Amino acid sequence: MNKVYICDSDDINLEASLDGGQAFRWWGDKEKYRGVIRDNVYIISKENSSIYIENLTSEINNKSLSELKVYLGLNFNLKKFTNHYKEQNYIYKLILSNQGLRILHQDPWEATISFITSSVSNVLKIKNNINKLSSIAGNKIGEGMNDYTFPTAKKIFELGESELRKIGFGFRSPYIIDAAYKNMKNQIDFQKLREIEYEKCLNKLLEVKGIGKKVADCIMAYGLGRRDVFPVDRWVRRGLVNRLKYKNIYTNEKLSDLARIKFKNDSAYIQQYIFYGEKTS
DNA sequence: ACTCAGGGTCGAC
DNA sequence: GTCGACCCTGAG
Repeated sequence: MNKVYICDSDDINLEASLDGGQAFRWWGDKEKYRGVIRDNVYIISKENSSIYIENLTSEINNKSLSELKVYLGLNFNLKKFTNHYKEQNYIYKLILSNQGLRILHQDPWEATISFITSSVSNVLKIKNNINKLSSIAGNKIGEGMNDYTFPTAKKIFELGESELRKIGFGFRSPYIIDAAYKNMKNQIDFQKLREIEYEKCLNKLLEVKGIGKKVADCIMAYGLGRRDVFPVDRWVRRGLVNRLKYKNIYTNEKLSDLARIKFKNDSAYIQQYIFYGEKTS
């Protein structure tokens, strides 16, 4: 429908932010992506030196534009962040060479299922799983093959483990059912999880089968908007050990705790730049 | 055709 | 704390 200017092209790197392993519903190629945020289909594109966003399902107004900026993480002061690390060679180079990489603020429920799905998988497979699930159990909201809302917990629960296995979730299927059951029974209050201290939030998420510390950290970073978390996977581990000289004997959980204490509220962003940098180099 | 590895977690010892 | 098992699929 209407297409509006949202920011300068220097403000956000679309490929790194939308299709770099934190969100799994954007399809496109470097300068143009189509995807779903909650119940709207969007096209986000770079044209000349501007970023535009088009809503294919309803009109964009001031309120929804403001929400889109929140989703894209545009409220985070990237310039200040960048400047703060200018003395730290490895991190500063990562920030400069991936300029505009931002952490998205996704729907926490979708992030929960996405990162349970991410275990020993890869970005393409996660995307295929999540989008197929949406096309089977979500609501159709557009003409594109991936224009579906992300399914509710109830819909996923009703689908059942065997159907999830047919979609290709494999051994993660019972985990997803457990998450769906707990969410359906209102055992997970995402709004409350945004505000409580890290350890309590972590322990609550760990109650769900298939959520360990790494997945919980991702849910907190990408779904709950928490920046005081440092997810450590095999890629981030490489950066921490090989470049920042953390000890190789430490487990990923230990590395996460150490980095979290060091980087405090910059943790999620530092982690994101290390992850993306290590994965694409 | 065949092997490898990908944003880990679980349960048993 | 350590270790094998766990599903699937694109890439080489």
